[in-house]
Amino acid sequence: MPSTDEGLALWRQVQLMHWQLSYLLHRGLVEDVGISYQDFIVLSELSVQARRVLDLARVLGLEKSRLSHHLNRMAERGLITKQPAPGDRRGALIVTTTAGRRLHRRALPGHLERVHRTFTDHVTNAEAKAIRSVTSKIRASLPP
Amino acid sequence: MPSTDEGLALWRQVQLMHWQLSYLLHRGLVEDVGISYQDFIVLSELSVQARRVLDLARVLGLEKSRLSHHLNRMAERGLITKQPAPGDRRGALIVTTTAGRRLHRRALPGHLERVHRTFTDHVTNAEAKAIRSVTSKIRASLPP
DNA sequence: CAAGATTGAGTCGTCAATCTTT
DNA sequence: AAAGATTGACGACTCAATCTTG
Repeated sequence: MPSTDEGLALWRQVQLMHWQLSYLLHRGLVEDVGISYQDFIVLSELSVQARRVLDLARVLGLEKSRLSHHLNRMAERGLITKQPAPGDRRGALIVTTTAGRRLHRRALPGHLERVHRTFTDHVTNAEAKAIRSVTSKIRASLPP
Repeated sequence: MPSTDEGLALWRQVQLMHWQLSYLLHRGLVEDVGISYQDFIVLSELSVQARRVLDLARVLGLEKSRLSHHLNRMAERGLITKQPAPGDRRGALIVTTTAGRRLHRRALPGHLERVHRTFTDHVTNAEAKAIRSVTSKIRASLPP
């Protein structure tokens, strides 16, 4: 991209869009089933498979201490539990509870609909390709 | 865009990118001149012109109470001051102090360089066009 | 010592309630 | 009553320090 000003403006556009959509998606989940966006992404990841804390932090892009605090709150609310990790007595394996799975299942359709309505619907195939290209170049340029 | 899964995955890519870049930009500012990203965007906006609180909240995309708390903290640190708004005895006009302007000026070059290096450098002109198209369609679809 | 994870204290954000001026 | 803005209580995040097992 050419000018610095254009680049900064583009970044601000992306940021503003991200903030707005994040807010809508979060509010939707709170109103539908009473869980936060962060609860939701944790439950989503765990619905695929149980995970170690740092593993979960890495795939979700959250800091470990933030996730650790968050998992404590989720555990208090009965959404997840911590089990001893097989073959490694450090740390734990995080697993969803029945209640956690139930809430996730209830939340999913509305969330998918909102992602569609607020985001995906406004993205053509060509634009999606451009966005994937950018995110993957940026990911590749960052420390793992 | 076709599939729901692809749309969700795309959104998650965007989100992850946004989180990562936000973190880097924030850390850069803290290390360079000791202000947060939020301090920086407030100072940037005010460097163009003094603003009313709600006006500032709108252009920056922040919630008014969050911004109000943040402005209090910035005022305590001497980065901004509140003046009576001309012709309207409700609320205030937010103005940068000399110290605020100085910090913003010191922070700007490094920040621009980081936006460039972490974001803009990975975006071609065609991709920038696609991103602008998407953000503007989404902005148009949202409540003002 | 490194990897996996937690903790504590201080800072910041959220939501609803409130206050004043228009 | 609406617009402009603030407050307070509570919840969540951050950073550095710590603890335990590998």
